[in-house]
Amino acid sequence: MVCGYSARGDMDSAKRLFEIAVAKGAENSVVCTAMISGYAKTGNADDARAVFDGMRVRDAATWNVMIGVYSGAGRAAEAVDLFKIMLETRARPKVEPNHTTISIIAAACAQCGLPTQASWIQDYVDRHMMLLNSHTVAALIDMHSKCGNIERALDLFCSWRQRDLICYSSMISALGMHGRGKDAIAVFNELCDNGFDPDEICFVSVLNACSHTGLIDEGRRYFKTMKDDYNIIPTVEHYLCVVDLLGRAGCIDEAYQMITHEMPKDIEPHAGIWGALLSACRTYSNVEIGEVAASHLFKLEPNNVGNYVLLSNIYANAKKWDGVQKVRALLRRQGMKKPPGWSQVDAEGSLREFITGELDSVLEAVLEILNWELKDHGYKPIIEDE
DNA sequence: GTAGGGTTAG
Repeated sequence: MVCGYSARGDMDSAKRLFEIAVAKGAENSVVCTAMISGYAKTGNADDARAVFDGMRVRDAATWNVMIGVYSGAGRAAEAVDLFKIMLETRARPKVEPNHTTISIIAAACAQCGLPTQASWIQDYVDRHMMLLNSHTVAALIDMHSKCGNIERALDLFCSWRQRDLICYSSMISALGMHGRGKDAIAVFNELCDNGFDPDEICFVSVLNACSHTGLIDEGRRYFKTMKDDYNIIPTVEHYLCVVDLLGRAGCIDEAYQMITHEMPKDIEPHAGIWGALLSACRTYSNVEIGEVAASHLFKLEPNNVGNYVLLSNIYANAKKWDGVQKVRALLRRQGMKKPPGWSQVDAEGSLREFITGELDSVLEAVLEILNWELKDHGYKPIIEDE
């Protein structure tokens, strides 16, 4: 009964029964895990943790769900911390991470993008080879790629021989993200040669790879192949990729035509599509279509400052200063301000954040990393310990 | 009771 309520997200009912079970000493790890997982669905990480903390015996599934709660709530650092506690815990019988644990923790690590942590997880898996299966391999490929380490993703992909469609897709999007469209296409071809049928997500990955590498003819061809040879009906996501592909290549009119004339009427062009077009208009200084795209975006997501900034940049580039002023006035009237973009450096596992112009803090982080490397290799450090 | 891949921009 608790599982049933939990699965539906009815935590009030689940809790009522759960408390009776606890009072009678009848709760077990399955019921507790169901409770944790139910709180996760309602986005209540702290209530989930309270159940977790109250348990006397936790098995792997319990740990997995709890780690997954943090990961799913965007609290990736806490997910990784809890994974470490899972490894260190002295509970008997000892709980060992299983395939599910690795999949969850790899996804959490992909989310926070820390190469040091990614490397540490990979090292753990390398020492426990039985933790490899197609789920964990796909998740680990994704993790390395999102942490900036495409080579390690490739190593894993190449050494894993029992690839399924998702492993291939994961590798294709990894290569795409790293601007290696030709390699992504090679993996796509290998997938087909090995008798797999690419699905709609796989096509999104390969279209995206083409778009980010400027492989416009290949992208067009894959879009056609998808429809004609694989009978996949394009969704709004595929149109987004194609509009982006055309836009990045400078074919703004064609991209606009795609939205207004080629997309089926039952597919609503959402903010993503107009956003891709607007961005292309900024790159290629297209005021006319930029204004059209922006007008749609202002209706669809009036609070997204980025769209106003893009339009303003288009005007500025064309020296249309009255346009710039109009957009700025619009922002001011609504009290909107563009938050500065920021980035992070992984300084041996700890994050350094910086915004544009804060060159000093970037350099400081880089120097510190250099210093560690020097010390690691037995050289004299450039910064002396305090 | 728990797990993997995709989707605009600066």
